[in-house]
Amino acid sequence: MHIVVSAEGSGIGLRPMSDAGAPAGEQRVVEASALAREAAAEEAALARWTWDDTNNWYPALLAQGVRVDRAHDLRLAHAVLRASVLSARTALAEAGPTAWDRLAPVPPPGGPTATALTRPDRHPGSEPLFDLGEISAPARADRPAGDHRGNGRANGGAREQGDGRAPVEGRGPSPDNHLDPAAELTAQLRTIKDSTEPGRLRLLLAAESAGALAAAEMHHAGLPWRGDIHDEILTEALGPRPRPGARPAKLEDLANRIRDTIDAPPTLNPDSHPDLLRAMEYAGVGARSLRKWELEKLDHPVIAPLLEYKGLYRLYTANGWNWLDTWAPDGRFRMEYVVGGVVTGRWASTGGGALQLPHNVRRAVTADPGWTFVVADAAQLEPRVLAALARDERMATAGRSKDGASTDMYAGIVAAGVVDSREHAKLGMLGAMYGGTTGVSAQVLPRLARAFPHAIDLVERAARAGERGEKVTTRLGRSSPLPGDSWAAVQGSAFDEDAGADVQSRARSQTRSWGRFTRNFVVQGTAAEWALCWIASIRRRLWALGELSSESPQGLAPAPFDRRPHLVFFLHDEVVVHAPAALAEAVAQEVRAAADEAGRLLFGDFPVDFPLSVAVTESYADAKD
DNA sequence: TGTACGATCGTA
DNA sequence: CTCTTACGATCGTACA
Repeated sequence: MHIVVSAEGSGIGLRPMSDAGAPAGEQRVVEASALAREAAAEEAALARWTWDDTNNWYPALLAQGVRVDRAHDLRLAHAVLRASVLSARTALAEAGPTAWDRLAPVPPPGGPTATALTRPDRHPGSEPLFDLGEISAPARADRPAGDHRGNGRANGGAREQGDGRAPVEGRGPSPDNHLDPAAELTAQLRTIKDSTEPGRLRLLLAAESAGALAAAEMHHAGLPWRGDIHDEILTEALGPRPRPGARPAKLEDLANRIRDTIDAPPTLNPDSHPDLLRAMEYAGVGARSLRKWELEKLDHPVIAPLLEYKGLYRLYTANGWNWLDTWAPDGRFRMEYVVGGVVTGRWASTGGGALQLPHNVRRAVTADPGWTFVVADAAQLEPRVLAALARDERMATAGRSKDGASTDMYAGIVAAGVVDSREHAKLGMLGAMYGGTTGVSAQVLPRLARAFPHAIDLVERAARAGERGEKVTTRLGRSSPLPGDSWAAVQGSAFDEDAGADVQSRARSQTRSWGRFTRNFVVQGTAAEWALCWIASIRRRLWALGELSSESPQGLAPAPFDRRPHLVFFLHDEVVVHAPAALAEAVAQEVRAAADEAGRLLFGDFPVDFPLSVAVTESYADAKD
């Protein structure tokens, strides 16, 4: 049963619909303020909440302490169904683009007040509603998978700003959109039914929507962040917080050492790369760029202080006091995930750099008193996914633990006598999945191909399909975009009679580049599907663990998670659960069970393991990665 | 004063 | 063969 949510004047329409997409009762219109009460009702809890965009509605429910169990995010589902080859011969895919194709993700509510200053919203009237072609065709051929996300801030309506609180009312679609969610749901369910693999698509859309719920919940709960510890880390590394406009003491010292070493004037600003490079050239350092790996090859007294300067400068500018004030001012870092923000189906993030949280500040991520973290990450997720995708039993066997032996797949590949060292196994597999053609990975590839012919053949076929300009598709049915028009133009011009060598070589390079993209797409995309199923299962299992009794430590998490373990962080193949200490072991068990469940959902009985490394710890930094 | 872009580096 | 994937954030510089 679905409950389709829509804005109806000043109220909210709730329309029951069957799982076949037929009306299952009259639409009721309720006051916006009554939505949370409706959602909390027992029968509603079992329904699938269906809405244009999860971030349009769910934050208001969470703000009232109400969780929903299941959802169907029409925007996310539409994007998948439009692109998937599994639904290519359906009315929805064959029809022209609709308003649903133009929807950009709605950003989560609240956020730092600085948001409006540092991240300019588009003017509502001048929205660059991105070209529809871009959804399936990146504009820039030299950057295969970039550039076709919608603008994360172009949400068709003004973003709430100011005090950072979520509005109680849901924000419906803006008036210039003409979206009929009930009709769209009917069309989507029909499309799934008409597809070549309804089961896979149904699972993918359920997982994608569950991901949207989880992302909203993580934003709502926030990642526990000890500002005092963060400040300690910064002070220890950089010296006390400087006055605005000044360099921290340690950076100033290093800047002086750099100037002294190369006899540069005190006016030399080490932050200006052209100036610094010129001064270094004058001193005969011999550096061609300021890349770390290139500097490391040089032998000159300026290198050491320069590398240290760069490292500290990075900490100061990217995750320093300004970051702390902006993104975690009140003991929680509320990251903004963009579900489906990456073409492969991985999540992106915007604001605060949630997916780039450097290891050296993770010590600030500390559980509330009486609570703890359960940190879990999937070991060698992508090669395991590849083994299962290709149904390569020998490769799956290499990753399966026997009699408590290592669960490390790379070690298993060594043990199977395929390659000499773990490092070779790792580099070889990465090369196979990324399309590496040089160095160790290329040397080892033939051995892998002999040992695991099915797996290597799968990625090779994906690469060749991409080189032909075809789509490739993940296990559950997410299809890659097609290369853009400029791609085809370059390919075509390379066949001209008078095509120069440069044109031909550019076409060849571009072809291979797209092949590497599609090669990686099937593996990264399927791994992302496994991860979506994993978190979907985790959040359901955590809720099922129930509530602590009222004497137990309540923690500082907001309702409805104040007495319950809840997800607070997700990073591609890793999750962090914030849990009452007494429940840590139970949580760890559920997280492992969820990984097994995800494996079965994607690959059925195929004998592949997805072992986790799980740590129970007060501080995120103590979970070794 | 505001916008675009390259270089760089953080994450998986 | 600038030929290992996918991202986001920040800086300074160039330019309008």
